[in-house]
Amino acid sequence: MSNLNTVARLAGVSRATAARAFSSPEMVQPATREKIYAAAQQSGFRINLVARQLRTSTTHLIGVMVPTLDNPVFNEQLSAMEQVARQAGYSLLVATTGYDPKREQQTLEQMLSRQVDGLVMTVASSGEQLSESGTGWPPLPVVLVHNESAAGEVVCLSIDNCRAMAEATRYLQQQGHTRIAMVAGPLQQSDRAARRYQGYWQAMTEAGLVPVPLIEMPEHTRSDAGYLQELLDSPQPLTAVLCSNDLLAISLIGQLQRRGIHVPRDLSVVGFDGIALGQMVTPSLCSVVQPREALGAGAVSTLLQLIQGQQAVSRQLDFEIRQGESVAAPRNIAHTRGNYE
Amino acid sequence: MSNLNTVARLAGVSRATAARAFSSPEMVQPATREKIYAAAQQSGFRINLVARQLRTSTTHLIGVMVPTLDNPVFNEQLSAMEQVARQAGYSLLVATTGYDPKREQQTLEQMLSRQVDGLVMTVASSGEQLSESGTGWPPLPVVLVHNESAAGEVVCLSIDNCRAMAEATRYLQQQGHTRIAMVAGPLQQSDRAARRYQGYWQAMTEAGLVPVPLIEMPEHTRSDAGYLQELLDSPQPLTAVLCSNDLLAISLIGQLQRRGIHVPRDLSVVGFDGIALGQMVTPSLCSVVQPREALGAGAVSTLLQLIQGQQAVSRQLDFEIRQGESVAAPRNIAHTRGNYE
DNA sequence: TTGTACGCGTTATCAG
DNA sequence: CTGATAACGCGTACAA
Repeated sequence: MSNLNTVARLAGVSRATAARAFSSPEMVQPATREKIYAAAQQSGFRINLVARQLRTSTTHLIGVMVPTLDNPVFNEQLSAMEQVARQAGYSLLVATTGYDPKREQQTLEQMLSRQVDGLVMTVASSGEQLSESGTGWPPLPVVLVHNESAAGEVVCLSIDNCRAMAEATRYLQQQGHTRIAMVAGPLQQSDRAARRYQGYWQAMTEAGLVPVPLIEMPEHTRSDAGYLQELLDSPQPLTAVLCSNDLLAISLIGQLQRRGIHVPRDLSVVGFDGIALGQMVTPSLCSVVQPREALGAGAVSTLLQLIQGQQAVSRQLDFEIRQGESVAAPRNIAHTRGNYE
Repeated sequence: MSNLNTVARLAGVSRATAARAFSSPEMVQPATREKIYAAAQQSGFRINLVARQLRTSTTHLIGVMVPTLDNPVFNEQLSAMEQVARQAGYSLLVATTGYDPKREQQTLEQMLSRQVDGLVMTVASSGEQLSESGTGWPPLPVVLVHNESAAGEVVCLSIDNCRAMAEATRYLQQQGHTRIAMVAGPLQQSDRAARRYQGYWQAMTEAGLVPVPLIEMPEHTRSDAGYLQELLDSPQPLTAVLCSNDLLAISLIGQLQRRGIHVPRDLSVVGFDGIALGQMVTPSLCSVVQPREALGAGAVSTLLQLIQGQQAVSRQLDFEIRQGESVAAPRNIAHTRGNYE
């Protein structure tokens, strides 16, 4: 492999000069600089960033930790992060943790060993103490996305999940719904889902309605309408369902339709996240839209600020209830039930 | 920062012994080893992989280059790659290129500078010569995914796009369709779309039918039904459309439904890729299913083989036509048109 | 089994 | 503006 030594010899200069031609081109005379570039080209030289990293103790590497890549919400976020990072000259080291705290810890360890300049992560529960013990001083810049509160002084970027779901619940109430349930993936795995349930619970209670216990699906990305059947068959059937993410909502709608339960006529469905696909499907998905790009882009910009030694504080971004064809006013149950009997 | 020196001093051994305790634990006595680990823990030591990389000239880093992260097909593939890589002790460096050859070249350059151990990439057109000039010997292991042929001896992993689309076309023909069109994103950007059109063209011609010129959408991930209107309004309207990816298909279906064109009654739609969401939506998407996980996982395993110095050859994986509710037999046009007039 | 000494390729410092 | 030289932190012959 051709290195600076080779290039220097070939160009008839010292290693130091050759090095400068690449790291600080303005510090070397145009003439010699060109000679060096020519020598580099000829010998197929390419600067070795690993060596530079060792010397400068900076990698221009950002570690990204997400629970999964199977949910578009993380992909859309990742996509935004990659763009901002790339434009700032940083690369992304991407790892998934499967909502598993053990893997989160291992991945963290690994990325620290790789000397990343900063870390953007979404953890299952921000409660758990991710020990970055031995990170020295200053502490490694970290930004949590989606997680609302962190143990220490970690910067968080998220929406107010509790308020968001409460607002979605009230939206359904305004449409006339009173028997509303909420479904989620495995609950203990994601503190977001827990907060969203809390919001649902509050909005129901405050409206004098009865909150239903959370319906927990075995998977995060695909729902099983069977878990709902009982509540739909009851004499006072559900008229609306809130889902803790759009994938659950979309798959739920599909299954319901195939069971002969029409959305939104028989049941209104609301999603959460606002993934792009939600607007393409029919019925279009009513959803609590998170600013996914802003979350991703903002996380990286904030991290870059921290890396540059500036201060940064946790922020809550705005969400929006996006209306969609998956929600309608409830039918007069007494009347319509007659059709079935 | 605590380094091996610190640890060695704290444990009362030489730097070399401390180093061995981490890189080759079996070469150091259990007793001293434990002393070293204790000292490491106490001083918050964490091995510096950058230094190790410089020394061993191996990074355990795999560079991943995809056109975009906005299409689930690449995400599903990435997800599979990440799992295999992680289990083999490798990390993923992820970058998008936006179907832009310039960015592809830059990204390649960058990853080579970062000394990745191998590269998995999907390029816009495998025709273009990605010059990894100066890569030395042995050449850096590279696996192309989705691209079917490579300029040199590069290993490719893909399906037979031409045959796949031909088969999808014949499937529609078997359902009784004769007026079939194909839509795609910006064509010159993706050699896959071109091959798929070729397959469509062949299948139409061989069946004695008239292939329609490709309908090119301005975006890869969202279609505009307006481009189809003319063909739908003609006296001999289309009865079926093939899309070069599932996102185009799903968004097309949504737009058509909202224009009062029912899928599949008025128009059958077929997608390509077989993304997970296709089965969730209604109508469920009939699609040419690529083995996305197998492509991703296979690409990384193959790359790992190459990294270990073994041989590997290009492979074509099997695809499958997945039936779905988005396809039905065409109506008797003469009869139904009366309804509109 | 443990210690000594050198090199990986680059950048920073300090003279000239 | 350029050259010589010392780090950066770790792995690994080689010798003890």
